[in-house]
Amino acid sequence: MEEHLQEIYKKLHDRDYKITPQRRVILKAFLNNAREHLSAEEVYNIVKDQYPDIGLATVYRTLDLLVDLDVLQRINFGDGRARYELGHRDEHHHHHLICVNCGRVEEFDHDLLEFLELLVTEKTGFRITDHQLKFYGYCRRCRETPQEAE
Amino acid sequence: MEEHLQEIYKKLHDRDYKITPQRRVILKAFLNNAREHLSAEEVYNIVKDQYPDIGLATVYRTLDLLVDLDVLQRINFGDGRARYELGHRDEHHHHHLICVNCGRVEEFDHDLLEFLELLVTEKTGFRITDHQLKFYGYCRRCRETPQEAE
DNA sequence: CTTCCTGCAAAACATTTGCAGACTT
DNA sequence: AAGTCTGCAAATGTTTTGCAGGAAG
Repeated sequence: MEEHLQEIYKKLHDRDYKITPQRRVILKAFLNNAREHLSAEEVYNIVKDQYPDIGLATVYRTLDLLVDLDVLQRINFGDGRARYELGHRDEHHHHHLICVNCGRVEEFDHDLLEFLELLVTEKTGFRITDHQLKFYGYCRRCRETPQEAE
Repeated sequence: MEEHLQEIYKKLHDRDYKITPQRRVILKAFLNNAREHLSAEEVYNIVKDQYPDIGLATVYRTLDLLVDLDVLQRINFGDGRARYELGHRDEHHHHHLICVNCGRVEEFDHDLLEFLELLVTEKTGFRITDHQLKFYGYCRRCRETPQEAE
């Protein structure tokens, strides 16, 4: 994790972006909440503890930058705001299981979509660089206690 | 298509929703643009020709209703607005190919994701009701004329 | 007739932007 | 010192909502 951080700093440095305390705390928020899917506002709230003067606009600008640098991935779960997660550096893809009842998002690792990419390219001429797969349904918890919703 | 429309009217009627001229023209906009991915504003513009007094709020409310009734599906291609398409009544799934250069969205039909759904359910206890798969990359047109972007 | 629907205008949100000052390098 | 980065506030763009009148069943 510490090495991941250094790696990202290097990426910033290589492209002549400055390493500011604001960018540092935002990055740390993601490293400390690795398997969360944070929204801009959530990042803002986490980060305000360590850096109370930070502005929400800075958070948005930093998130955009990190998406540009492929450090973060932007995802939309249909709840009206963008969410962000640390990018898959390796080619290991994971997919999202979105509970339509409680809204919780789980993850599921699986690499076996490459064959489909090949098929798509062959049939359409579309050169694929990434994919995003979401499953909608009912998570185990909601199946067991159907009354709960959040 | 005419039968599809009747089917939808029946669905509205069965749930005690009224069949208003506004709802009719909105539905027709989708039937006449079957393989488009219309945004609320696009629907509004199409529909204003036939029903000039319609309000944008009505379009939004109708789209919400139709999504609720599973007539439409809401999709987000990351362009800052929700888009809608006629739902897959049958189980025939199609996926979206989103060009990261020009923004065009193509479709690709493929049913072979069921095995993955079974795997997910088995491993996580998540009961899947739907899935959404998006591929990002470069469409054939952009590969052939790389300068173009819209 | 009763209840649901609609149009309008205003409100609510998430996100972006202009700008002057502050900070990284 | 030079140029980038930031916080603030205002602007933007999409979607939602309150309300009083209007229409569908």
